[in-house]
Amino acid sequence: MTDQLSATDWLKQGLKTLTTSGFVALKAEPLAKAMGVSRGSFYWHFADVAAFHAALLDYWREVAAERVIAALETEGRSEDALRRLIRTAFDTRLATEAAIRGWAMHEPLARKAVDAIDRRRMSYIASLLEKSGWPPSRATAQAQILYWAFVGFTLSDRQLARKQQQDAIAELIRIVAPQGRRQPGKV
Amino acid sequence: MTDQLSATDWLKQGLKTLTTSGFVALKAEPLAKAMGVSRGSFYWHFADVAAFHAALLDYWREVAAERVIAALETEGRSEDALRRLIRTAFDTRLATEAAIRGWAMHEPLARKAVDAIDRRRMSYIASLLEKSGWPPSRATAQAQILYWAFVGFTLSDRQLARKQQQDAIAELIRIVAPQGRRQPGKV
DNA sequence: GAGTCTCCATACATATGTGTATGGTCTATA
DNA sequence: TATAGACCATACACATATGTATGGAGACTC
Repeated sequence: MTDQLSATDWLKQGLKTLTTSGFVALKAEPLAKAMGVSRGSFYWHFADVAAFHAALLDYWREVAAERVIAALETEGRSEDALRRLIRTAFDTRLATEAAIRGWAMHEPLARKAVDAIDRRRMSYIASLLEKSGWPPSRATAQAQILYWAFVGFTLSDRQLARKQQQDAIAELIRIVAPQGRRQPGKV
Repeated sequence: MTDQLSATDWLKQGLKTLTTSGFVALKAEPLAKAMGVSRGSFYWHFADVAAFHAALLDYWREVAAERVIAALETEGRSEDALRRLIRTAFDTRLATEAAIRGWAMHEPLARKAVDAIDRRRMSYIASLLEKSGWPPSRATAQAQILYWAFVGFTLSDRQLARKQQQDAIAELIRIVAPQGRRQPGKV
């Protein structure tokens, strides 16, 4: 029988619960109920709730956050990496990310994890922009705007009209990655 | 003696607590402790916690959310209203707004209030953009981008370098409200 | 096959929250 | 100045969470 639970099982359930019910549900008692076991299991795998939270944030960085950039860096031709990045980032809602950002407002540990991810992505976007011809100063500024917009998009789960949303993304691309220009900085 | 408390006093404390400690602290017991009274007062002014939450959201919409647009519409010349809007919106952190957005992830009532405000502001921004010469379709798209960026800015309380932030805002203005062009849409 | 180790259930003490019932203390007012 | 009403304290029953202590069921080892 493999009805034994591992720490990873708890973490998986943690991400699921976080995504659907938010960080307020990340407690031993409700989680155990969701897993169909008692809290005895929880407190065997984790010292306390704080330790579980820390482990969950590590787990998230590993399985969710790092993948996006990695996927983009390997596959496809690198010239339109920026355009592809925008399209994929603004494609789905990324509910888990949104939940973690809400969490980050209340728990310093989560705040720290989000900040780390943000820094990584920001500098990556800036490097893409520089590679496409923008001067460093404007590349940083545009990366900031892009990332702000991404965060705003992720957190406003308002069901926008499909077309309106597509238009906004197209406009975004037109701004930072116009086609047919090799050196967008040299206007 | 005016040490009697009114419902408004509780709401003021509610906004303060929300801003500093987040929506998780919006409970009768901690609030009463912060006010230096017992929960007896709370339950006299409000039927229950849910009623307090609803009242608080109404109060917020009244005192905080509606002011921004109103202030812009009255004072100043209307030509650079857009530029002024961007500068003021991206000036301070708007911690209360951020807290409410976090709240909106967990309570449908808060979600509803935020959505209403978002709609109002979005359409106002779009109208400003149209007035400055952008064609309607692109005005909507840019309004969306601007607002996404605003939300992202508000929620990432990361201490950005002052200059970097100014650069980003300048870039934002350059994108949607370039100087010396009367018809930015007609490129 | 006795012992050990892993994993979980159960029970307990404690903390913090809710909502209600009841009574007390001011203040205005007739 | 008696009285009604606004405002608050206190006490109770209840719910949900935490962490610990203890013990039990299975598998694995020697």
